[in-house]
Amino acid sequence: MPQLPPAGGDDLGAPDELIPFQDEGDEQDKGAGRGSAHGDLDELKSSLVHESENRRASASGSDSEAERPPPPQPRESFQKPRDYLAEVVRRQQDGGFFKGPPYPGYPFLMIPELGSTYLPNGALSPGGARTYLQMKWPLLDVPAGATLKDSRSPSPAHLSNKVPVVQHAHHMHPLTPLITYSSDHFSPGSPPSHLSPEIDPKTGIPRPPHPSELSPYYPLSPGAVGQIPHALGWLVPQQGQPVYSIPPGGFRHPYPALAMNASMSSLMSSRFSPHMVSPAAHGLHPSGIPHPTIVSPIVKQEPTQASMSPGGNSKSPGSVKKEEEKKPHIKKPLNAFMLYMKEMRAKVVAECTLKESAAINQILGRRWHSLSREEQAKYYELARKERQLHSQLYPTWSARDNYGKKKKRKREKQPQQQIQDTESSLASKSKKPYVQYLPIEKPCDSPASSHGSMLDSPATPSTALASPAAPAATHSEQAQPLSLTTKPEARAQLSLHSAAFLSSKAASSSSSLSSPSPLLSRPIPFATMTHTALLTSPPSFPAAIPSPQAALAVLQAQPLSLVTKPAD
DNA sequence: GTCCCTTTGAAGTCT
DNA sequence: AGACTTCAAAGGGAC
Repeated sequence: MPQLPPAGGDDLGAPDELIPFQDEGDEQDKGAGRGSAHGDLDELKSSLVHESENRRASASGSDSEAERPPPPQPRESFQKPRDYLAEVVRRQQDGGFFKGPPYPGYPFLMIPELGSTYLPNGALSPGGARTYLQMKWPLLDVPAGATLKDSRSPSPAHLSNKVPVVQHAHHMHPLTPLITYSSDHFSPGSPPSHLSPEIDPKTGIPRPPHPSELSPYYPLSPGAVGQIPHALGWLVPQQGQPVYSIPPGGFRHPYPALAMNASMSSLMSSRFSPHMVSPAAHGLHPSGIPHPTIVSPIVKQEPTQASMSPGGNSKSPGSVKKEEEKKPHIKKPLNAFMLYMKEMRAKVVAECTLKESAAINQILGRRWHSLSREEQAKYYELARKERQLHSQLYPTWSARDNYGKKKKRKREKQPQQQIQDTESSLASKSKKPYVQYLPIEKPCDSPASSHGSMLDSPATPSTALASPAAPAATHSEQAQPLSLTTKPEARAQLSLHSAAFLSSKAASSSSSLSSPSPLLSRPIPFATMTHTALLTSPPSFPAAIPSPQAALAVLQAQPLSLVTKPAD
């Protein structure tokens, strides 16, 4: 078991104690003695890899090894991202919906290999980007060149099914923001040697010279930015020189660092779409730096919300309203799952014929649960950094600011009443008949089994407390099966259930099981069954409904919930 | 044109 | 403190 950094009580809410990789930015933020986590990152990473492999090895000793698909290629198998890509191509040509290597869909994994594509200034050349495009990696549709000069080069994004990146105002990978400070954490490959002055003796992975990865990266303030070494200083030949050319007054060019390296794309993401960003100063951080989370106030807002400004000032309603209109809509930072979804959506869309997001999300949700802890931890870490970036960009922003700015969903009844009513009206109350988007035996739906990571996360109370993915794994076991087969009302209950379950930290979950609704108590036996059934289930939908008995249980509980969607 | 659906997680509000 | 709600992305579908 790796020695994870002591739980520092992340004020950002991330399950830090479960996240193997910490950055010094946290320590700076919290000022808490969290230990020099970063110094041991490589060791931690290595430990985690070994742990994961050990877990897989031990899991493979279970009764289902023969029926489980072969374990994914360890990342070490791909000495170079190119090899990995070749494998990707091969498997895609095979038509299989493979559970990729430890970091599937991580476009920035390519970056290290693109050493030759780096321009002298550390930027990526378009040539490397084309590699992405040919790979049809959803989020790699972004021509790296566009990130450099915002050249709007003909992006093949439009060639690929409305991939998130298509919407990037500047063709930025939505995760590239996080790539910068995460690349050494998660990259299975190696950054360009000429750009990486340090090489980790253990992993052989070149490491940035500056351990600090986050705080240097974020523009805390216009005046301070220039003093901060860039997180990707290792990408820049000259050390000690600020990566960003910060004008005395701070950033004025929206993307001052884009010409320096693609990593600066951290300031954009798909959320930073053209139509969302007003041409004026809206969307700009006080420092002048736009952030993906900033969108134009054009974003629908309920007028009545204007006077409910979180600030609670005492201005007249009119002025408040105007102020509110001027106020850019700063979106919430994406959580781990959202980041994962964003990254994997296009891939799923490409591999499946499904296009409905609801269906894709179901798949992604299951895939998410199928991820190993380390894989999930990666996204938790990304999300945490995203939040950190967000909080640094907008110190005064609160999620409350966006409350009510989106059309509220119907809340016809109090949850408790819903629970009581759900059973009787489950089939008829729903506006839209529940659609089971995941057809049984759908080839593109092989989340849990393809990787066997359900087995990787044995969701014991100890593990549930030990890793970021563990709660998810626990959640998965408890709620995932039903979450795929319930109507919205039931889902709400399940959320309730799972929330209670999670909040109880698995130890006291029994309390949450004593729900007044049979639906709420159902997950337990079902999950128990699933837990074992998964060991022998084929790599498709049966991961959720592992056996005829399980399917029957679901059907009995929700007779009309298994409405399969007509085939395309 | 707007909202729903669907997913998980974070963070808010409410009790 | 715990329960509950809202929002974040996405895009087809329903209205």
